[in-house]
Amino acid sequence: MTDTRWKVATFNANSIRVRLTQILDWLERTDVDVLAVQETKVQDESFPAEEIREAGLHVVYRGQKSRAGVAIISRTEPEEVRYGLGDGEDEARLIRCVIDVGQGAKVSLVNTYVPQGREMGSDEFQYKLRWFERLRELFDGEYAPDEPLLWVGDMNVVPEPIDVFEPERHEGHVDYNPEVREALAMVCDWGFVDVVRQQHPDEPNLYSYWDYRAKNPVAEHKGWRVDHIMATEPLAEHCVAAWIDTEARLAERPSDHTFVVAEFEL
DNA sequence: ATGGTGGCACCGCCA
Repeated sequence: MTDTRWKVATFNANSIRVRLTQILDWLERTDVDVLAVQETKVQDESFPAEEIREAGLHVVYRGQKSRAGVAIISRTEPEEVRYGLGDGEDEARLIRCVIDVGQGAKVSLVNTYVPQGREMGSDEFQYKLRWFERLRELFDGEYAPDEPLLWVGDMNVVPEPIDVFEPERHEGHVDYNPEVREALAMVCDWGFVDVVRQQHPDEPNLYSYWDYRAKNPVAEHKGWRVDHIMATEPLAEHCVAAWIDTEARLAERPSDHTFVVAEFEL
């Protein structure tokens, strides 16, 4: 192994057009190599690809009007780009590729915007649970846990009580209930390590999302950890740091989510 | 406290 440092991040932008300047400034400042974006909220013909390419970055994307939409912004050209879960449905919620990380090494990347699910018991909630099953089938069929693979994005699931403020109050929320925790665990059991939690075991107040409607949520630690960087073991063992950029949530006109980052020594 | 904010599209829906 060499001493190559390589950084990946994930960010629910809540409109890439509104957040474009923040994203480009953040990438320049942090020197992150690959950024997975969710909720771009734009059709492909209106996606600001030129502005991103003018900044010297590569970008691939798949969106739709108003809602969802995913993108991958990278310093090297992504290879083998694919969209959706394979049935032509929901292509604006999954984008994946292979990234050259240098020295001839490759890392596969799967970026998902998991359906939020509306509320427990709804058809949309059943669809969310089914979505995790379909995703597990994708990993079963097209990847192997002993290969370097990252699954990142807005999973719309709080993994553990420590990952949301006042967990007893939120039990039964569409993002925090036994069924979605089990669905997330079922996919992770395939062979993923949650690298932020790996790097910060038992650390409270580690959040990636704060409700716009709360009055002072970041300072008062009223957040949720629903954006994740999952790595297969061959990558997780080379993870040297992982963190959440809480400061970015205090930016002017911020997204309600913030950037989650992992650094690897490859 | 059953509100509150924000983005996009349109006069409401979704998060």
